[in-house]
Amino acid sequence: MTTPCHACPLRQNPAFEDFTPQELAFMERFKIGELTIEPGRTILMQGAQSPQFYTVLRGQGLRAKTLEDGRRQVISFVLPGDLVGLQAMVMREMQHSVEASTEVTLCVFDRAGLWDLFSSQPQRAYSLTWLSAVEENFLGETVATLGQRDAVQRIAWALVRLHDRLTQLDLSVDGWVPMPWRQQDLADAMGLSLVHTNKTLARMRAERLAIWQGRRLALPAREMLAELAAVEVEGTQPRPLL
Amino acid sequence: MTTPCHACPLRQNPAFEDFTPQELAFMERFKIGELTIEPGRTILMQGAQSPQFYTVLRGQGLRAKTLEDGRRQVISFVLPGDLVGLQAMVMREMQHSVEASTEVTLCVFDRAGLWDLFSSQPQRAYSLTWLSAVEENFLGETVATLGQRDAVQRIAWALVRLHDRLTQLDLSVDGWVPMPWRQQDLADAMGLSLVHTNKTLARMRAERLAIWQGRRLALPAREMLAELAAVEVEGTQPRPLL
DNA sequence: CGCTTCTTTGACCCTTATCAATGGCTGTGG
DNA sequence: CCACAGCCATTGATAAGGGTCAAAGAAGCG
Repeated sequence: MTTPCHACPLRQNPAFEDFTPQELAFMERFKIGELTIEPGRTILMQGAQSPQFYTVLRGQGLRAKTLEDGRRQVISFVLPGDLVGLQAMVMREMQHSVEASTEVTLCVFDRAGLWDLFSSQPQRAYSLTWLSAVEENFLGETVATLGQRDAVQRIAWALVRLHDRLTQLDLSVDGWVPMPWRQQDLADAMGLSLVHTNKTLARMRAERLAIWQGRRLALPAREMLAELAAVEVEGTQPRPLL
Repeated sequence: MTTPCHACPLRQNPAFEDFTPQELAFMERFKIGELTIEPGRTILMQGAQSPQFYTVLRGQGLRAKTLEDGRRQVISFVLPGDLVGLQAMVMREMQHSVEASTEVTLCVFDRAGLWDLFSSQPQRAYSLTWLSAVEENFLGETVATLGQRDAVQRIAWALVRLHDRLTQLDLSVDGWVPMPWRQQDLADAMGLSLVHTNKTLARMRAERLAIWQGRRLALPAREMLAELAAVEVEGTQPRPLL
């Protein structure tokens, strides 16, 4: 039993732009189904082609690239509202994998419908480009983090970013946000070894800057952490959905 | 005296998709002028808003982010055909600067025309999204490089990528491609110190893997370098323009 | 309850950063 | 035409941040 777009829990969130009734009607037609993936499973495999693309309705995951020699780089963490698989639409195939870290529910759209979207729904097409640009911008920040910041700053940056986004998504409960990833994932995202990541987290925990345990995260001193990592303040304008 | 789109030197290049006559006509109207920037000057400043955006017609530059404490991260190198300033369109403002490394000529487009593009030229809008996705993909690869590869591999990766793109753009002369950047730029791009970058380049030069001098670059052993860096083979499908 | 997966901790070492000069090229002005 | 300034490339010496190895706890799960 799928969630109809008019009842989409994401659209209720002020962090996302609202739809006009026409857009809503279009999306209801455009969405061809829902897909649920178990935690730990792969949503899209690096190198795969896909006749569909997705939007995350519920759950969390990550994008990762595997290099030839087996090393893994986590490109970004995937949260509700994120687009998944646009890559496979315009490039021949996915250049990275997407994995589910919790159970993930995806809205499914057909590749064939994309042309329809561009020709009949310019506003939706613009939103798509917007989302792509937002992601590009975020990756730019990631590049800056990996290139310029040391281990403490990298981890602080990642935690603040995740914490902020999860909070915006209303996933915060009593100051705790869900943190379903493994330390290895964070290490792979920040280009650090697991060991060093663990030791750095331990230090931050001792200083009561970030407490991550039991798959949840709390930042008792979010501001201090943000300053430590020199996280850029982010405009809180609503981002488009799909 | 500006270059009319029908005589655009980039479109002649098979690396780029061709236009239909209608698209061509639209672009001629959409392009409101040309802008030439001297080497060393800033095209767009981090934090700036811009009523226009650009496409690079000639010349080379770079995108860079400056952190609060003055450290600089080069996000990517900018070559002909690249889009510049889309960021400022959809986000409030530029999150990075764009600098000219040589004299750069830009095609200028008006922000106001963008809506027109989306509503009347779905194919162009799709191309815009495509370009954005290509850039996103490239940044993903950059993240993987900074996160997982050591100094030699990073530099090899960057040189191969630049060499390949410049060659595709027909900028190669006798195996030499233009390399107008400073070692400091490459160091800032790869998250390495200038000193270490220099020493690594010296070693590669000694091994006749990469010869970079006098603002040009030759890769006598491109394949060996590519293997060294584990550069992914890239589909050579034409990319869209604008 | 035993197995597997993930986290934690200690010891050691290597890659890369930092510091400090020198050398080279280019343009400008006396 | 030479001297000087400025920018960039080059090189050597030293130090540190983070990687690697190894092994022991915790914690989830069938």
